[in-house]
Amino acid sequence: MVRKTKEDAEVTRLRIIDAAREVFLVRGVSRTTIEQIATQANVTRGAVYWHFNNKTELFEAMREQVFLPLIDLIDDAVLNESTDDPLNSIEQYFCGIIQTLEQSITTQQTYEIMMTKCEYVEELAEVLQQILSTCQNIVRKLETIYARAAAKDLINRNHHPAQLALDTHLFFVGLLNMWIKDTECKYIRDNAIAIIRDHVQMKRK
Amino acid sequence: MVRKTKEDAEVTRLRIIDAAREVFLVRGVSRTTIEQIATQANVTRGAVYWHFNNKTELFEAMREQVFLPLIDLIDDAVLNESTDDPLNSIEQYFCGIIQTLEQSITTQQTYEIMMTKCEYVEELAEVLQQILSTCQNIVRKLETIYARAAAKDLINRNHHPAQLALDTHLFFVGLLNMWIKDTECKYIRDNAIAIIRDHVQMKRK
DNA sequence: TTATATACAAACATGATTGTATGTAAACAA
DNA sequence: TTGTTTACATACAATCATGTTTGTATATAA
Repeated sequence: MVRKTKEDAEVTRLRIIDAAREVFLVRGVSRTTIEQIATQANVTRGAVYWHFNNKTELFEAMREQVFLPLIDLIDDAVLNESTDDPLNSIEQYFCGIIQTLEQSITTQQTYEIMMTKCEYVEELAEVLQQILSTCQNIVRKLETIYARAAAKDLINRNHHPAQLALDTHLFFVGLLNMWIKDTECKYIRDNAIAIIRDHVQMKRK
Repeated sequence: MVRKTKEDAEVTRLRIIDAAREVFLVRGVSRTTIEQIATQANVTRGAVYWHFNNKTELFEAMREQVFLPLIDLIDDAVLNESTDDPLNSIEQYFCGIIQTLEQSITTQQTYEIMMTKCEYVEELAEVLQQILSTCQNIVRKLETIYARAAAKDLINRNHHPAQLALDTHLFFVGLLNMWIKDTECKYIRDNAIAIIRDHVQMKRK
C-alpha cells in the first residue's frame, strides 16, 4: 500500500467522518458498526481506529463539525442594541438558523442524527443537560430583546418579556423538531421562514 | 419450578414490560439486552422470549400501553362546540396532556424513552411519519377551534386561524420536548401549566 | 542516506448477544 | 386420573462486533 502524506491522512479522516454521518443517518448511531463506516469510507477498520479510538470519539468529531457555530448566532441579535426594531432581530436570528440548515446538508444530517437517530445515555446523557443550559441562555437573551421591544412600545403591554421569550423559544424548539422530522411532506421545511415571520408578527402590538 | 396460572403469566408479562421500560430508560433501547431486561424482571431470557419474539415487539408493547390514549384528547376539545370560550378548550386540551404526564410515571418514562433514548431507523422510521400525520390532524383541529374563537371575536383580526394553530402546535411540541428533557432543573416541569395559560392568553385580543 | 515514525491493511483473540432447542413441573382439560 | 399444554429455566450454537496486535510501505526528519 501507499503511505499517505499528512494532507492525505487528513482527507481520509474527513472521509471517515462523512461516512460515519451517512451511516449513522440510515442505521442509527448504535447499530452502525465500525466496519460499516470503514466500508462507506473505502478504508478498513484499521484506518478508522487509527484516527479515532472508538465510535463515541467519531460521533463527537461529527458533532463538533457543526454544532458550535449555530448556537452563538443569538449574540449578534442581542449585541445589536441600536436597531429600532428589536423584534426584527429576533426574526433574523431564527431565520438565520433555518437558512444555515437549508444550505448545509451536513448540518441538516447531523441535526437529524442527533434528534432522531441517537440515544442520550451514558456519555451522551450530559449533552442533553448542555442543551438545556444553552436553552436557558437563549431564553434570557430573548427576554432582553423583548424588553427592548417593550420599551419601544412595540408589543402588548400586558405581555411580559419573560413570557414572550419563553413562548418564542418553545415555538422555535418545536419548529426545529418538526423541520428536522419533516423529510417527506416538506410543509414545514418549505414554509419555515414564513412561519417564523408570522410568529414574530403575532407578537407585535 | 412452579408453573404459573394464566393470571400469573399475565403478571409476568407486565413485569417484563415494566422492566424493559426501566432498562430502556437508563441504557437506551439499542444497548439494552434481553438479558438485562430479564434480570430486572426477575426472570430468565426464556420468559422474555416466551412472551415476546424479540426486543422490537417488547418495545411496541411498551409503546401501546400509553401512546394511544393521549393523542385523542383533542377530539374532546373540538367536539365541544357549545363552549363560549373556544380558547379555553385549547388550554384544557394541552393542560390535560401535561397532567397525564405528571400523574403517570409510566407515561412519562415512555415518552422520555421515545424522545431521547431510541433511534428512529428501520422498523421505527415509520413511527416518525405517523407522528407527523398525527401532528397535521392536531393542527387542523386547532385551526377549527381558533376559527370559532375568531368568529366570537376573541382574537386579533389580522391573525389567521391557520397561523395561530400552527404557532400553538409548534409551541406545544417545544414545550413537550423541554418538559421531557427538563429532568434536572425542573423549571419547565414546575411551570408547564402556567406557560400554557400564558401562551393562550397571549392569543387573546 | 538512513532511521524512524506514520498511515494504514490484515489477522487475531475475545467477549457479548441472539435465537433456538431442550428440559420440566405444574396447570388444566377430558 | 391422566394426557396435554403452558410457562417458563437452562443449555447450546452461531454470529457478530470490538479492540488489539502485527505487518508493511512510504513519508519525513536528521
